[in-house]
Formats: sequence, C-alpha cells, structure tokens
Amino acid sequence: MDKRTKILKAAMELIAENGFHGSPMATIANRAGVGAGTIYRYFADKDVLINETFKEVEGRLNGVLAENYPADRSVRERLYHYYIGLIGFFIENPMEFKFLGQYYDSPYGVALRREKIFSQSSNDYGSETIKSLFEQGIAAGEIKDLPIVILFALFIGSLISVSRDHIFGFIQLDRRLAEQTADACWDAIKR
Amino acid sequence: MDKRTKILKAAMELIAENGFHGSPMATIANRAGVGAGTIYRYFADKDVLINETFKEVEGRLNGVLAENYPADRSVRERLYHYYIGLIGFFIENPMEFKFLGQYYDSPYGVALRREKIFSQSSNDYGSETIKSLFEQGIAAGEIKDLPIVILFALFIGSLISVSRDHIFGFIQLDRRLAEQTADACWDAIKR
Amino acid sequence: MDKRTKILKAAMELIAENGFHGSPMATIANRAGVGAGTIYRYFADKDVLINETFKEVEGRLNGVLAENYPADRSVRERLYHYYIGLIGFFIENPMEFKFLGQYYDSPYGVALRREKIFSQSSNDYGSETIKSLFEQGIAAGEIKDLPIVILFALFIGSLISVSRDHIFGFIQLDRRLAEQTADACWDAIKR
Amino acid sequence: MDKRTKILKAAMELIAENGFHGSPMATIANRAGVGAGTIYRYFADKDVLINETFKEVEGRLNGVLAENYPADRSVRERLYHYYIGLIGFFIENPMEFKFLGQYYDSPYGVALRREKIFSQSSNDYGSETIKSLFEQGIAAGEIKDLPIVILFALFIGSLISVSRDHIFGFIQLDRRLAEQTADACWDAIKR
DNA sequence: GATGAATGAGCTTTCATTCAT
DNA sequence: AATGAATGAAAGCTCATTCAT
Repeated sequence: MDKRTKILKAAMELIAENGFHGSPMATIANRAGVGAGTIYRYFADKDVLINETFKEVEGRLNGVLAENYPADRSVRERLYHYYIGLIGFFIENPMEFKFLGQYYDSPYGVALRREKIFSQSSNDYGSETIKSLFEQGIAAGEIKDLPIVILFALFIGSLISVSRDHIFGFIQLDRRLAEQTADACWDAIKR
Repeated sequence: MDKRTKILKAAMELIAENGFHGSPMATIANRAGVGAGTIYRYFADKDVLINETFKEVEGRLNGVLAENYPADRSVRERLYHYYIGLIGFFIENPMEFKFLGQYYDSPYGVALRREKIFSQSSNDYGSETIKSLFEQGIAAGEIKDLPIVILFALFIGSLISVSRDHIFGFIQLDRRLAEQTADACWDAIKR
Repeated sequence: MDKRTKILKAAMELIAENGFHGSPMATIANRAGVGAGTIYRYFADKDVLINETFKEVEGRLNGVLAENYPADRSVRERLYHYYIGLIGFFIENPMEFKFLGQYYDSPYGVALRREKIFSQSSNDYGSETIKSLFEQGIAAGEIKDLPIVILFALFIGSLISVSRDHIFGFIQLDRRLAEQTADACWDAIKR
Repeated sequence: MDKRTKILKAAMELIAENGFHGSPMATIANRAGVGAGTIYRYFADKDVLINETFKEVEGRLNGVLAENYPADRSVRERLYHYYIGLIGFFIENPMEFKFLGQYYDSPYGVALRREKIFSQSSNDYGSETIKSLFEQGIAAGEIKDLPIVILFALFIGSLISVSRDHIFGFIQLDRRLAEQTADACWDAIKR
C-alpha cells in the first residue's frame, strides 16, 4: 500500500473512532506508519486530508453500488439494489459508516451537500441515479408525486438509521430483516 | 434572562453552528455576555455544560410534544402528532435541531442512546411513548410486525432527513408537505 | 470565636495540609464559615493573611515557651526547657508545625528571617533568648566557642528534624526519647 | 547542552528561587530558551518534570559524595566525609540546595521520603550508607544507641540548617568552620 | 522525498480580588 | 459589616504546521 493510501486509511479509521478533534495529525501519521511531516507532502493541510478521505470512501461506495447493477430490471428492483447495497456496505464497513456520519454532520459535509445539490451534479450516495429512478417512477405513476428531496429523505433517512442501529449494536440486522426494511421503505414511496 | 440561561443559549447556538470544538468556552462566555470564569459557577466543566444544554433542549422539545396530545385518538393520529410535532419543532428551532444533530453523533449522544435503549426507560425524542404506540399498533394488527428499532428508524430517520433538508435550505417545507411526508411514513410502517 | 480568629485558624490548617497554592481564599473563607469577601475586611490581601497567620502561631508558640520558664536554673536546663518545649509544642500541634514548615521555606519566611537576623531583634522560635543563653554559655566556658548561628543550627536543626519525623509518622517520639535527643544535642554544643 | 538538560536546569533554578507555583511552564521554557510546547516532548507533565529535576540533582549529589569515599577509614571519618561533602555540595550549588528544600517540603518529597524510609532501600542524601554507618557505629559502641531516625535527624538537621544559613548569607562558612560543625555533630551522636 | 523535533497559538480551567446588594 | 456572584488574568497543556536534516 502506498503512503498516500495508508494515510487516508489511518485518517478514516481514527476519525471514525474518535471524531475530528480526537484525531491529531501526529496520531494519524503514527497509525499510517509515516512521519508527521510526510502527510503534508500529500495533503496541503488537515482540511484537505479530510475531504480527500471522504472522496476515497465515496469512491469505494459508488464502486460497490455499481457492481451487479440490475440496469434492465424495474425501478423498484433498482432502488432495492441501492437500498440493500448501501446497508450491506455500511454493515461490512462500519468504520466507513462512522466516518461518513462524522463527515456529513460537520461543516465539511454541509458545505459538500450544499454544493452538490445546488450544482445539480449530485451523486451523493449514488443519489443522482436514485434521483432519476424517482423521476422515472413518478412519471410511470409507480411512485408518489412528492418532491425528490422528500422521497430521498424517506429512502436515505430510514436506511442510515437502520444501519447505525446495527453498527452500534442496538439490533442485529440480517439479510431478511434488511429486505423487510427495504420493503417497508418502498411502501413509503410507492404510490 | 438569568446568566445560567444565557450561557445555555449561547452554548446551544455556538455548538449548533460550529460543533463542540468550534465552540471555545471563552467564545460561549462572550456570546452569553458573561466573564469566562462565570460559566464555571454554573457548570462544573465543558462536558457538564454540554449535557445540561442537551437536557434543556430535550425538555423544551418534550414540552412541545406534550401539548395538545391527542391521547384519545387512534394510534395513527397519535404517531402523526409526534411526526408533525417533531418536524414543526425542528423547523421553528433550527439551532436546536443542529445542536441535537451534533449531540447525537458525538460520544455524548451515543452514550446517552445506548443507556436509554438498554435501560428501557427511553424517551429519546419522546420515543418511549412512540415505542408504546408501535407496540399497540402491532398488537392491533395495524402496524407491521417488525422490531421496534426498525420501525423507529423508519419513523425518525425520514423525519430528521426531511427536517435537515428544510433547515439547510434544500427544500421549503410547509404544513401540507409535512403532512404528505407523514402520510408516506405511515405507509412504511402500517401493515 | 470572632471572625478574624476563625479565618486565621482556617488559613493555618488549610495551608498546613495543602500548602499555599492548595489553599484558595474561597476555601479558607468556606472553612472559616464566612463569606469570601469578608476576609478582605480583616486582611488586605492573601500575603497579609499568611503573614498574620504566621504571627499568630508564633505568638502562641512563644507563649507556651514562656510558661514555667526555669529562669533561675542553669543554662543547660534553660536550653533544655526550650528544646523539649519546642518538640512538645510541635507534637501537640502538628498543624502549626506543618504551617511553619511551609512558611519558613517560602519567600515569606526567608524575607522574615533575613529581616530578623539583620535587625538584631530576632526572637524567631524564641531564639533571641536562646541566643543569649548561648552567649552566656560561651562566656562561662560551658558551650563551644562557635558562632551563634552555628550553635543555633545544631540546636534547631535537630529539633525540627526529629519533630518532623514524628509528625510524618517515621518514629514515635515519647518523653524519654525526646529527652535523649535533647541530651545528644547538648553534647553537640557543650564544650 | 541539549534541550532536555537546559529544561532541567531552568526548572531547577526557577523552582529554587520561586517555588513550584512561582515557576510556570512558560517561564521555564523561556529561561531554557525553548518553546513552551517543547517541554512536553521531554516530560509528560509538570509533575514529571519536577520529579526528573529532583532525580538529576540527586544523581549529581550522590556522584559527588561517592568521590574519594574513604571506605577503609573509621566510621567517624566516613560520616565526616558525608557531612563535609554535603555541606560542600550545598555551598557550591546553592540553587540545588534551595531546590531540594522546596522538594523535600512538598508533597513530592514527603511521598518520596515515606517510600524510601518504609521500603528500606533509602539512599536519601546518600542516607542508606549513612544509616549503615550508624548501625556499625552502634554495634561497635562508638555511637549512641538511639533509633537511627534520631541519629539521622541530628546529623542531617544540623547540616541543613548550617548550609541554609550560609546560602542565605547569615554566616560565612569556610572549610574550618564546616569541620568544627562536623565535630560538634559528632559529639552529638558519639557515645 | 521523508522525517520528527520544535514551535506557539489557542484551549480549558482556577482563583485572588472586587463590588453591588 | 458582611456577603458571594462575577470577573479576567494566568496557569497547564495540546496539536496543526514548519523546516533543518
């Protein structure tokens, strides 16, 4: 693993566990097995490091969601793919989930979301495609005619809550339970 | 307003905007219009201040939810009361919403949630009663027979997502849209 | 007990136990059962309070030493009176001993000693009289012809060391042992 | 001189002159010619710095006492070596003397003395050996059969008093006077 | 390129002192 | 006369960042 990747991994794990201010640069360097100064050869400052860490995680997440994408199946099945895929990714990558949680509720994440939404180029959690699925579903009369943002909130909000409860140990989520949750979520958005 | 209240308010607002470590005690004191040392006459340390701030907000939230509670109406209407009430509170009190977001995703909030869930005495976001509403609904065959935690996630997750999108300006939520969202959420949990 | 006395007592005890910086004015006031501001009605500031506390203890010590003073006995017996009297006072008043220890090794005590020695009016630990006893003893050929300061060091140094060891529990000093120590000390200074 | 040594020296001098709380870390750093944060690269906190400073001084003192130790001479001459050696060290190193005075009368020193005395491994001021000299002297009938602690008090108490009087300028101690004092002290402990 | 020792601004907290009541 | 709430300067300590090696 090259130094840059090791630094990103160390940052992600540390921030997931301890938050931003529980993750000094020296500790990140230490965990990455590099010198403290070395981080600055790859990232201009801590803000940049954090944003790059986010991008790396987002990239992997999008990669997983793109796998086995049932492009030729119904809107419902494609949404299902995302719902189950996201829960699966989070459960298998609890560090990444926690990191994203830290990130989204911080100034970093808020700025990012604002930028994405207003620039219309959003693919947050793969959402651009999710958005288009909603649009197709609405057009086809399959999905409630609500603002996309509302549909998105129903979709993503439940999914994140459920994943968090699993990761923090409040419930044991298996495949069947995840599917039941996805079905319930579908009930929320289907017409 | 007495000094204690002014300090709590200043802490809540600053933390809402800047997070815990973007809120030095000196700045809180400054915004509250008191000396730095004065905070320590009311709160033992920063942790205590933060937890007391949470309790104050939680108290007000529970107060609002208790108003006009339709105790003699159907389970659906009572859940509706909570859903709309929570969204209403958050929209009218965006600082409080942001503060709670900071708090819940911090070690403070995680510890609290763990304690509440496992001690069974939870009234997180008024959730004890929500929990009992779910139980009644399940018993009556009105609500899906899913784990309470899942139902809770569907309920609270969507509600928070929607509130956040409004507060961050991604959507303009009015009474009608809130009700439509509540209806959609009901579709998710109803049998 | 009047307020002034209560404050002096509280200061002495607290300083004995915790040193100067372990004794905030607020704590002294608290222990004395008065308001924090009240101290300043009796003492200009903390320095004055500490110096007055010293004077009070010194006064009581001198009072004890003056009791049953064998003015008409031999130099040896009069020195003996001081030696045993000082040890006795310290053992019965360990707080006072510890306070004096704090005081003597602090800037307060050094300044005081300097002042006393150079002003020739010293009666530090009753020392003026001790000094005159040494002078009489030297003149009579009973005591070694050494500088008074040296004799004083032999006398007071051993006495304090022994008292401290008792107070800190390193030895159990009874009357007989105290007398043996006094005898040994006499051997040091006698010709 | 390396940074660690400069910090130890600065701490020792400042504490000697002003005591522990008259010696802020910032001032120590300043006098040592290093940044405030630098101290913490070498010492975990102020307590550790103080204890390490003590150990450094103690080490040098023990080194001096070990020089030219007359191992094959009489008990009296060996005690003499310590007595004169200690006075000599203190007079040549008044800062170190004052520092040790601060240290011994502080919680640090009391804890240390307690530990040393009860653990029997004491070499406080080189005292383990002094203690064994007392034991040999008692066994040989040369020294009074008093508790070691008492003998030690007679020995060390006078020595410290005399050194302090010299350092504070109350007397001018030369070799001859030091020896006379040592002789007087021997009179105190010899049978 | 890589390092990690060094830095100092900035943090939380304490406490001697003041002053309105 | 007595109070104790309020203050803010100053303390110990952390950590993002730099730079000589």
